[in-house]
Amino acid sequence: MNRPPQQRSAKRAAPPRARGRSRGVQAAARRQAILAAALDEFSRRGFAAARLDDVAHRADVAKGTIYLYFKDKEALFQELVLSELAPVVGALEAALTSDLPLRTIIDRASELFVREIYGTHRKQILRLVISEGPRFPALAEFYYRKVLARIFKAVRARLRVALARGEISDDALIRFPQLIGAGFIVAVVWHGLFERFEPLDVAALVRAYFDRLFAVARPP
Amino acid sequence: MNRPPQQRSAKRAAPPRARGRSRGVQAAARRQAILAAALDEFSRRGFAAARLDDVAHRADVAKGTIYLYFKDKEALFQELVLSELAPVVGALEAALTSDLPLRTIIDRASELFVREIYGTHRKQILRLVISEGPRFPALAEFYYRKVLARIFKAVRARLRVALARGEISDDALIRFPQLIGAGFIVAVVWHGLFERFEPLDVAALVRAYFDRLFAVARPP
Amino acid sequence: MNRPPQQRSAKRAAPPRARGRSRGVQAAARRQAILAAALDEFSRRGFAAARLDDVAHRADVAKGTIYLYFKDKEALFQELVLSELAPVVGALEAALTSDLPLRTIIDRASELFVREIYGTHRKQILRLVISEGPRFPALAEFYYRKVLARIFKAVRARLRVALARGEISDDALIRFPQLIGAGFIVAVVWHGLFERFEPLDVAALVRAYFDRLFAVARPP
Amino acid sequence: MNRPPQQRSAKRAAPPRARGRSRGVQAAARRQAILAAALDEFSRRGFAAARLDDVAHRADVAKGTIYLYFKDKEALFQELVLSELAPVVGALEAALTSDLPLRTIIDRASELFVREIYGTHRKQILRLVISEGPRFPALAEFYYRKVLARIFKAVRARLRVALARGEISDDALIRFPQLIGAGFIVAVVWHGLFERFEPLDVAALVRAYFDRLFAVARPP
DNA sequence: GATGAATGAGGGTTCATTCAT
DNA sequence: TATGAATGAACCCTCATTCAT
Repeated sequence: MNRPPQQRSAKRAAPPRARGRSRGVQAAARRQAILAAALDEFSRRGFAAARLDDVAHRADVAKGTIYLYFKDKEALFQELVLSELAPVVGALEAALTSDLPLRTIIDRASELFVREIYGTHRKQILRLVISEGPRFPALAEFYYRKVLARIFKAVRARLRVALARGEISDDALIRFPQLIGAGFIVAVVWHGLFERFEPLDVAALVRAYFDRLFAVARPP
Repeated sequence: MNRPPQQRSAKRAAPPRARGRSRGVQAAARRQAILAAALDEFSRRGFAAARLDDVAHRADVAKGTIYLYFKDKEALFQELVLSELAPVVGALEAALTSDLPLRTIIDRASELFVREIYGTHRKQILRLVISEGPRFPALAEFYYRKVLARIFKAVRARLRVALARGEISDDALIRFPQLIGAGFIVAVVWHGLFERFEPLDVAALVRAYFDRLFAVARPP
Repeated sequence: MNRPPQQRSAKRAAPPRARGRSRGVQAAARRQAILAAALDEFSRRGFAAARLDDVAHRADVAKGTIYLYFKDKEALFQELVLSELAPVVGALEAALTSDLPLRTIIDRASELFVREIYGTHRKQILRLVISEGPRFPALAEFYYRKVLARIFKAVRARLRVALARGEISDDALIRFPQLIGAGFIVAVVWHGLFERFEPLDVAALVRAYFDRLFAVARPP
Repeated sequence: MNRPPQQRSAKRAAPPRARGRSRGVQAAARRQAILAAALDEFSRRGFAAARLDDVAHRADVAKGTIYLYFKDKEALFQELVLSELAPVVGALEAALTSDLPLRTIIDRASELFVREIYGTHRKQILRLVISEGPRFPALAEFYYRKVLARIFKAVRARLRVALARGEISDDALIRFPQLIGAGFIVAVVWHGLFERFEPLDVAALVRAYFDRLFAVARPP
């Protein structure tokens, strides 16, 4: 029945920094811990319903500490998404623009997606972008300009070559490169909503999807 | 303990009801107004951040009135989604199960989607399901059991016939009927996030998508 | 999940007044029904927490109807208490002022209390006065002036005679006539709080109490 | 989504803490301030009508602070009553179980009541138990098991001895130990309701009451 | 008179943010 | 730098009261 303001936990009473870890390393670790905790909480509850109290607990820092690393809840969210997105963008772009055979490119991109995104916590990031993006114009804009626009440009260039070479039979994907990501999107959405009812073999889905998408049609 | 009689607001001082509207009709209209307002606000802010105060304002009713029609915010949300989904389910199921040529079926389903969902406020409903579904298990379950499971069943049956007849060249879509909706999902997600930067011709995208998806492959 | 404003119940759809009951009789019956329902609800929840909605339901009238008979919640409460108190006051006063032997008077008053108050819903009224009285000065004042002051005056007069006659051995009750009611008060308070744990034989308690109170002391 | 930083109120601009008050002491003081303020407000308005806003104001803390110390309004109420009751229980039990002459015991208990309860804010606690107890079963149960049951047991044991010794002349109080508290209850109830109209010398009332209660009767 | 849908002020509770330590 | 108690605006929900029918 009683709830006195909680005593500083035993753990926190320990000396605040492990020996051998420089200040900067420690700070970076804390930042990471907060970001990781934020990802968990934002994924679990959504941006608006997530509580910074829970983030702090999960990151094992005090609530105020979050504000030493991030301006506010919104900044925390945006930096979270951006920091997770950045590393994949380069890889994806590289994969998609190479001059390997189209089929190889696609296979590599698929594998990259399954391994680096769907198989990791980055899947949650993608979900967050899809779910919360509309309320974070800065995020959507970044994502569009820095990720999609560049990828689309590279993809279209490569596809035009492919069309000329007969690797693909029409310009559908040139006009709508969005479709290339459709398999990924569907996988992430399915996972968030229906995994409970019917698990999904994402690698197989993605493979089947690209098989269909890049099949060379014969006249009916 | 006493509360002075509240002044009737200027707005409410207007004639409160058009002649010829029975009480039941009036109630139904109000319910609809609240649902419409709720859709707007939930779409704009997301479930957690939406304020019932704003819903009430937008519906031109008092805050308390919402509670005459819905138990609480969550019930309002769930009924909103369900009431919008229900009418389309039947139509979609009927379209997908017919014995018309596969291509016709697909064209009709596409048209149905573009006209009845993407072209209307139901697009927002789909977005809400995608975004908020994970926090509303009852909703996800309803959607899975009453919509997807039934549609998938019908679709798989039809596709098996199509495969036998050579209308399709492999079993990708039988194994992953999720892919049939991928074009729709991508369209909705794109609209929510990037429409501002690059508008999307959804009808064309869906057409192109199905062209690719149901293309009969020839050996490479 | 759906909660449309409830349809007028079948019962209420019946002709609003039974044949043979004049308008005035009907009105009085309604008033009584409301008062009875109010007593139940106020007793159950206390004045502040009781809901007029529940009162209306219990009285089988519409919420607005209450306001045809009572100005507001507070007036309902006060009239409730007053209307229940009034009939007993006269009887109690009569019983206490008679010129019968003191012991007979006391026995009759006890019996009156047990039969007319403790054995009926008036017990709840007494509880309400005790519990809510401090927030209803008008009520406390009425109760003091119209009930207690008069009873005390009568009692004191009778006790002075009793003291002179040797029916009682000291002036304790003349100075503190409050004590005469102590047994009643204790019974009501006990009932409200602890009846669950340990039921109380109130008639026996009151008898034992007065035996002690009016025992003629012998010098120690 | 942004919230402007709230201005620190003028009041809070004062030096927030006296030197030499450790954090724990400060917290305890705050808790006490809230409990004291709650007692005032609950007494004044009753549990249901009391506003935590007023409690906070009176305790000179922000509304949210209350929730750092108490789970909710109900917990605040229950802890208030319990924290005030606990200290007196022991003393009362000790007083009533001693082997001093019965008259001495009674005198001491009376004095204890007048000094420690009626003369202090605990009088309000007793009122709250009487008024609100029925709506707080946990409270009534605590009060019965931890206070009354124990006291009654001690009292009955002592009274049986007294009866054997001829200190009392019958078993009325053994059967109804409730009556021992009757004087206290009447005093508290009177105070709450009628003090305004007719002040009560409680010490004298209690003395007179016990004189009568423990008078050794002679046959009439 | 009687109804009950509608109203909207009010209050309990939450939680992002601050700041003294 | 890190803490976490404190703050108070905000928001969901309730319910006394009104009034068109």
